[in-house]
Amino acid sequence: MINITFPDGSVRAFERGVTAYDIANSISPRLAQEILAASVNSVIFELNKPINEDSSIKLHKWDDQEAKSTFWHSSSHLMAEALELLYPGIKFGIGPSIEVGFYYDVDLGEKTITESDLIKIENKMLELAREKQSFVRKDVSKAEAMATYTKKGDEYKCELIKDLTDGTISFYTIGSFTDLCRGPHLVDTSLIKAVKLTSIAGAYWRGNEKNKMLTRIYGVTFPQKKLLDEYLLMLEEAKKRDHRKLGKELELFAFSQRVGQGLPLWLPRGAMLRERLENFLKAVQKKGGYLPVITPHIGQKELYVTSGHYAKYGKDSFQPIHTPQEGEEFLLKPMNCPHHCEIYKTKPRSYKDMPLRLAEFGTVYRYEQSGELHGLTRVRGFTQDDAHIFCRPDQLKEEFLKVIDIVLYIFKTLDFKDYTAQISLRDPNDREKYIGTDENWDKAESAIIEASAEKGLKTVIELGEAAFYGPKLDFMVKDAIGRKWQLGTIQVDYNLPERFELEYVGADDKKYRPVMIHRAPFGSMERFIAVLLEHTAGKFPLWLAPEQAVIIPISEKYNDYAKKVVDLLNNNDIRASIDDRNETIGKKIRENELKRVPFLLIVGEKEVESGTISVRKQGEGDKGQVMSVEEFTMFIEKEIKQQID
RNA sequence: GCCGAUGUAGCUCAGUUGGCCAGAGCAGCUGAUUUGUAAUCAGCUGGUCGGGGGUUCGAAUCCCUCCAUCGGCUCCA
Repeated sequence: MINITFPDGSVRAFERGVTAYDIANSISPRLAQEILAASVNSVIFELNKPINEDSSIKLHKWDDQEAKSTFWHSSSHLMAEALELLYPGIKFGIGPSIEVGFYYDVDLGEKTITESDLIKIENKMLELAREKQSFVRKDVSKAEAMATYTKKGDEYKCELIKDLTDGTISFYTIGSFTDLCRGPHLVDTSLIKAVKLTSIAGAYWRGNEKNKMLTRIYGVTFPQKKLLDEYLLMLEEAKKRDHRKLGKELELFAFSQRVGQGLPLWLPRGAMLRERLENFLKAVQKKGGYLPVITPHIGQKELYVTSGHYAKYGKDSFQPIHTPQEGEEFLLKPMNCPHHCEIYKTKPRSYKDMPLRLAEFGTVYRYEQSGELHGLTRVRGFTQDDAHIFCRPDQLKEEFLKVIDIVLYIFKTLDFKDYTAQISLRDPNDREKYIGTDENWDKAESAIIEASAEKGLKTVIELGEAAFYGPKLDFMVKDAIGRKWQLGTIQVDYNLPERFELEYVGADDKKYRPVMIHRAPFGSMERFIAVLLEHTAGKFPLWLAPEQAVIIPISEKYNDYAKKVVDLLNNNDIRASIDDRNETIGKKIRENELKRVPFLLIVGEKEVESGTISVRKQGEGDKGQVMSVEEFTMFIEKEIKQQID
């Protein structure tokens, strides 16, 4: 007998060689049907694999990521089987599970697959799944594995086997298809009930653009048809929220081929929105002791040679601007820091001046590869809500605390409720590649860790993710439909102060080097607005909405009254306008609803007589709320105060 | 940049295998209508079918090329 420990700490004895499936079955047959995988001593384990020693066990239902990854990994084998049957002679690269679903990279030789073939493959997969094919594992020697794939003529698998250690190699077979695979897998294919192949794309073998491009087929599968339907619905919702679509519909921004790709044009409504966000952050920063600065969009090449950016990005960036003066070269600024360093240097600094916080909404230009461009999230010209804090090493933690406060305040104000922070530290095994002293790094790293802990942030620590010039703290938010975005970054820099030879005079009259912190709570205005659009589906919080209320007179006769109402609201700093077009009331309501105007105020005979307005809230239909303008004003003010306090 | 897909009016889209002046809805303009909570009616305007080149008696449709947009190119059998 062996002892099995369950997650709740209870222990039960089972026969040696018992399987996770048996264990589940002994608890309840229903559970046995629902579990897809198990973790035995924290390793994902197949349900039908004998357990031979005392172990702790966790049974995974669909909701566990462990179950999903096992499920999807098995699905990629199923897809491969279908592909091999439909396209004999096909060669296989790798086929892992991913965050949602799976893919398989294949080499079709002369043949091609198009979107229209996917349905055929899906059907084949479902047909094979119903055959209830068992996943059969076979451990093989390296020589045997190599021989199998050499014979089959699959050079990709051979290359993979070359890197594997003899004795750890295994094959898995379902039906007619055998694949090199470490596992684990489902017990059989019948659990796969719903299949959707989502897209086809090219992908370089092993992600290296020097290698051959394989065809990558993406898919997702589910144990129930219902789950697939939900997933498809979520995709549709995501499509509706696509900031590129909303940006066009709400007339926020546009692109022009003639201006150039990746160079957004901000339309009046978008510009107003952006301005409001900027003013909001400016007010927060003013309170936080930041000083505004403004620097030009270009700088001499020499500036970026000094900063090191020229050596690193010069060739792959916008090329220098030449002038009639021979030998004179300017670069579009790819970042604001070098300019800010020069501002630091405009006069001698004392330890008493620290920290010096220089803030600028600085527009920068980066030549992103054309294939990388995407809406507003990846552009070639964008404005960072940038600031650089120059401080003494002993002030690092305090400054981090303050910046974290700003970031959290922004999240709260814009209704991002679910966020985590990532702390990126040095690679402990490769300290050589980092600039700055060990002592300073230790100080900075612990400052970040302590500050995050004090603020109660949910953090993940990533070793080796720090930049060569300093550790950093990044914020990841989850939007309203569960997608993750990276927003807000705080980064320590030991490099630029060194390169620009920044100094301050200490109390002992000696010269010291300040530490620099880069921070951008929004990241960039473009990216942030994109995320905000997708998060809110265009329904911006009241304080931010381009128009907060639109007054709709029932007919021309009430225009004068409407004018009085709008004046009153405007006097109280409420952004309101009148929709006095000669259209039906239904149409005006529809169009203003679609523009996501938070409040529509209907005025007609009744309202004129009683000196009131009928209030309709966006997305909620007519609530029959009637109030005076004063009441409405107070209501709005209260609402806004709640949002930005 | 590379692979694949897409590109028809301001927007959303029709236009079967090449064949009469390239269509619709919305938007815009003109007029009628003066409206009570998500599209009032009528008329009109609007397109070198992404650009260029080619094949053909004839091209939105076939071929070449360039441009732009979209998906992907990190998630290790």
